[in-house]
This record gives sequence, C-alpha cells and structure tokens, in this order.
Amino acid sequence: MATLKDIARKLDLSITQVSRALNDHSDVNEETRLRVKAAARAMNYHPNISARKLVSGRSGIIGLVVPLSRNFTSDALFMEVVAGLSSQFSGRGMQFVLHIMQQDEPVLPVYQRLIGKGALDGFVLLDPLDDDARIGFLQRLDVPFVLHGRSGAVQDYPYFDIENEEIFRDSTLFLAAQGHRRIALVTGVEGRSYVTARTRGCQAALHRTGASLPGSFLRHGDMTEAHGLISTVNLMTAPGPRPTAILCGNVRIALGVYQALASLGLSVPGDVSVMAHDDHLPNLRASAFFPALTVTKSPLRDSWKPLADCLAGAVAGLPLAELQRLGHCERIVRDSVAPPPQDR
Amino acid sequence: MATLKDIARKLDLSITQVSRALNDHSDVNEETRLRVKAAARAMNYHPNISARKLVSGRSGIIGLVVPLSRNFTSDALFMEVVAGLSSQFSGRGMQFVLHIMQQDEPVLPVYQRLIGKGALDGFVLLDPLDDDARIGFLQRLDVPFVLHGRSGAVQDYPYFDIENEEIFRDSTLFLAAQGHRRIALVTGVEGRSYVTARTRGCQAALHRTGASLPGSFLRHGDMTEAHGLISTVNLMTAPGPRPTAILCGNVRIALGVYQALASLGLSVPGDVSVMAHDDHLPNLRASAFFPALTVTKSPLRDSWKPLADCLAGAVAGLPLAELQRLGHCERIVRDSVAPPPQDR
DNA sequence: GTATTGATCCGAAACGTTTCGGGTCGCAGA
DNA sequence: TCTGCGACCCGAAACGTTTCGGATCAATAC
Repeated sequence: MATLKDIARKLDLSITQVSRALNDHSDVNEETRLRVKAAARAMNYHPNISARKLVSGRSGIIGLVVPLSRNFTSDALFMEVVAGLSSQFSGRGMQFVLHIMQQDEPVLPVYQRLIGKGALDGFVLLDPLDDDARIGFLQRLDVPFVLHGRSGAVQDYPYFDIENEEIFRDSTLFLAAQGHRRIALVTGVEGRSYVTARTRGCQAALHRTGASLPGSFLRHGDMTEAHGLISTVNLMTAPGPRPTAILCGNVRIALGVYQALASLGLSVPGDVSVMAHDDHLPNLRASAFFPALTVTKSPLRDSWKPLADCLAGAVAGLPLAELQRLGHCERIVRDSVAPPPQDR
Repeated sequence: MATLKDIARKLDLSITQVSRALNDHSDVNEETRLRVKAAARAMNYHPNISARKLVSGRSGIIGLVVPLSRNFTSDALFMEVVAGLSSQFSGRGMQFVLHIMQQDEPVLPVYQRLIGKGALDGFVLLDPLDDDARIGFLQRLDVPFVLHGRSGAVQDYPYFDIENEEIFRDSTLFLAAQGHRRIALVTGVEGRSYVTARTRGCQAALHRTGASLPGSFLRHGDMTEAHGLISTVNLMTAPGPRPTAILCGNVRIALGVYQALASLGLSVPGDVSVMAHDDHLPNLRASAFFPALTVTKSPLRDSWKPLADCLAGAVAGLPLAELQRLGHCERIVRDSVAPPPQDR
C-alpha cells in the first residue's frame, strides 16, 4: 500500500506537506494540493488508520456492542438498526463496527477491553436500562458515546430520544377523552428506561382523569406478538372488570392483541379499543391492520441520522447542548379506537 | 491507559523486556515474566492494537463483509452466523467485526478500502459464487482469508466446506435405489458455488442410473418456504410427467414443499418422496416434520470453529495443506422417503 | 587461565501519521 | 536599504509497540 512517503518522494515534497495537503490545511498552495490529491488517488492511497490513531487519537471507527441473544424474533429489527447506523456512519467517512458479546458476559468489561485496546473512537448505546451503568462508566473513562434513549435523573450526556412519557400520556388522554376509564398497558420488559417512561406517562394521564393503572393492567414482556396475545387473553379472562382499551408498546404487540381478541370473539373497536406506538418497521404496517390501527408514529428509521450526528459531534468535542436531540412524533387516528361499549 | 512504558518504569525494567515477557518470549526469566504479568493485570494494561498493528502488521481483528439485504427471512440465519463466528474468534483472543455494505455498492472496492486502511488481519468470505472474484483479488493483495465453501477450478486458498457434490450424488442414488427415476431438485440461487456443486452431484447420479435431470425439474431460488411451495405447485401441476421425489436444498424449502403437497392433496411419502439437506438451524427441526423428514445432516453450527481455525492459521502463515478442511455429513433416514407409487 | 556457552537483559530503530516550531523567499512599506 | 509580513514549505518529534543486534555475567569446557 502506498504511504505518505511514497507520494512525497514522487512529487518531491515533504511528508509534512503531503499530509497537510490531503487534510486540507491552510498553508499549502492550491496547485500543490491538487497535485497531491491527484497523486494520492492515482496511487490509491488510503491513510493507515493505525498510524493515525496512534498519533492523533482518532481512528474514525465507532462501535456498537450487542449481546448475543437467542431471541430471533427481534432479528429483523436488529438488522434494521445495524443497517441504518452503518450507512449513516459510512456516509460520514467513519466506519461502523459491530461487537457481539457472549450471552453471559458482563457488559462493562467488554467496553473496558474495547477501549483499552484503543481501536474505537466511540460507541452507540442501545436499549438503555433505568440508571444504565454504561453511562457513568464511559463518562469516567472519557469515551464519547451517544445513547438511544435517556436514562437516569440527570441527562449530562449525548442522546437521541423520543418523548416517550409525553406520547403515552397523550395517548392515554386521547383514550380517556373517548370515555375510557379502564385502560391496560401492554409494553416492554421492565427496567428498560423507555418502558419506565411510557408507564409513567400513562399513569400520570390516568391519575389526572381520576382513574388509575392497576397492577393487573400493566403487562411487561418482550415486544412480540406472543406477549400481546397472552397478555390479552389474561386481561380478558381474569375475574374482575376488563379493560375497555389496550395501549400497546409497539405494533407487533398490537398484532398479538388483535389475534387474541379475535379468538375471544371480541371486536375492535366495538368491544375493545386498541392503540399502539408505531416504530414503522418495514414488514409491519399499522394501516394494513383490520380495523386499521390508530397509532402514535415515530419511525425508528429516523433515529439513525441524529444518533450518528450526535456521536460524531461528541467525538469532535462539540458542546453538550448540541448533542441532545428529541425526535418528533405524530398521532395517526384510524379505526381501532371508539368509545367504550357502555357509553354507546 | 497504562502502556508498556508505565509497567517498565514501575518494575525498573526495559520496555523491551516487558514486551517480551508479556508475549512469552524465550529469553526472559520466569520470575520476571510473572512479575510483569502481575503488574500488567494490576494496572489493567491492554496492548494498543494500533501500535502493534503498525509495527508487526497484526491487529488481531478479522472482518466479515455482508451486503445490506432487505431479505429479512434470512436474518435468523445471519444472526446464527455472526454469533458463531464472533464467539469462535473471541475465544482465540481475536476480535471479530462486521462491516455492512450498502446494497448497490460493488464488492471489491469495499475490501480494497478496508485493507488499505490497514485495520484488519483477514476476512471470512461467505456465500461464494462460481469463480468468486474475491478470491483472486485477496490473493493478489496477499490478504489472509478463509472461504466458507469452495469456488473455481483450483483450490489454492484456505477453506472450510462440506462435500456438497458427494452428498447430493449419494442422496440421489439413495432415492434411485428406492426406484425413483423422476427426481426434482429444489435448490438455491443459481451461481452460488454450493448450488452448482449440488446440482452437479445430482446430475451425475441420475446419469449413472440412466436417468437425467430435465430443466423443468431443476428449480433455483431463495432458500425459503415460498420457493419450496411455488416450485412444488409448478412441478406438480405442469403438463407432462411429475417427479416422484423432491430433493430440497434445505429444510426450510422442504417445509414449503410439504405445505404445497398437502394443499395439492398429495401425501408424503405415498405420492411423493421428499428429502432435504439439513443445516440444523435452531428453529427448524426436520424430525418434527410430519412425516418426519429424511435428511443429510451437517450442522451449520459446526462450521464456525474450523472456519476460525483456518483463518487464524492463514494469518499465522501456516501451510495451505493445514488450512483446507472438509466437514462431515451423515444421512438420517426417517419417514419421508418410500418407493414411488407405481412400484408398489 | 582463556574461550565458549547460555541465560537474561537492553538500546535503538522501525512502522505511518500528525503537528509543533520553525525556515525561506519575494514583495510592500518605511 | 532594511523591516515586516504573508505564502509556502520542511525537519523532527511523538504516539506505543515489536524486534534486531548486541551486551553483560556467571557457569562450564578446554
């Protein structure tokens, strides 16, 4: 592979000047710059990132650490994530790299090792937990990262998130405005910060309308059809009052809810109203539900760009204020919500 | 992060000796070696891979380049691949890294760039085509790699493969021994080297028994249920003689074949015998078919270790003879094969 | 007593890049 | 003529590691 020295020798310049030309520094003659760049292209020169990293501390490689899960239902989603982030970073001349953890491995040592080896510039952190330990850990090590979501009381780190609490508060109020008082929430795994935020929003709204969210109406689990299906059967066959509306963590859960309701002989929205948050995954269209599903829509696919922006900014040392973004979300009212039966 | 210099200073040794101690070189006192290693652990030293790469040319990072596909049906398989390879390499103290290509991007420049930057030690090459261009390309650049499969006339490169041609020849002979003369082959995408090899094996066997594989009995496509289903309907409803046995490229295809045959009112093995090659994917068990599927079994999961072995060997400069391995395959006879109808 | 050997250690160079602190040269202004 | 300035350029050091070619010293062999 061609090196700076090769180009310098060929053009009878110093290595310094070649480096400066290629990196668009100020004090190099325009003509020289062009000559150098042409030669670099001709010799198909690529800067050696090891050498660069060694001296400047920048490799241009950012990483994503994912646990090796046996949960194959979420793979399509995973592919979506990896593809989206990868193309965003490669568009910025950075390289995006995936590190798979063994299942039982503790998380922090993995980051520790990856950082210690000094190959990476930063990390994208997915699926934050409440008070996620990775945040403080990486902050202490002074390693750039961006969180997909928010976690903990103080948010003194780069993140991209949507307003989970507000979205679920408003959805709950929307259902309440139709007359619903008994609303069930079928959502993700307990401990995930977005699950916590959404639950908080839902509870706040119910409290405001004088209702509440009983423990039996709050269903945690994987964001799968199976979880939606099982939860719905449990909700509807348990003794005591049934919910008149079900709010789902995502469209996949809603699919299971629909299936269960159909099996139970209950109609949507005649007997039960259903609403979901829609990440707009490619193979799961809320509009194709029957009846078409009312959702709060915020495409997951819109988050890769801000995530990459924030991480690139963090690596470049931009001030924190520019590295915290919130995504937009809209409500799309379709046919799956109506007033509860007794109100009609 | 602690460096060699820090350890050297603390132990009052030279950097050289610390380096040699950590890398288990011969001429360092046993006691010194232990002291150095203890200190390294205590200071949680990790060698800087950029520095190491720069001088020794070894980074310990190997890569897999995958095209960003919209084909989400194969994601579970993909996850299996990534997980398997990743854990094999991390068990060898190497790092395994994934690079996602944009969909329309030409392949070779991606490798070119990755190599030019000098971050990787080698590649795992999946899904080889007939005469795969990557092989010659990487050989010319003198970059270590291992192929999952074989490709081309001369095999002068490291590979791990199973004996595709022999397996399908034997399976075809097995079916022929039951009296089948009209055997259809529902297999993968044309141009994949394993598909070509399997077809060759099947044709050779048929030729040996005095039969042949008409073009209409050779069905190329994705290795999906849909392909199996559609191919079977076409095979069975086309004018002219029907096949009495169907040989499937994998169990997923066989699933589609079963579905189609059921819809057509044809029984297995009464009307049609079915046989498949079984990669033993976790969520697809041939023994759970009804009737239980006769297969040639060679778990895909058994290939990650030899692949990693071969690539590590190639990086270490082992002779080619030790870097070419063939996996074992066994036939498991279950209930889906019987003599053709007219023979009984 | 001297040469040889083996065990243990070390200095210095090298890998390819970036960057700091200069240097040279021509030209405008005094 | 001298000074100052801007445009353009360069040498050398540094990053952290590996490795080559010795160096030292005690024990063994002649």
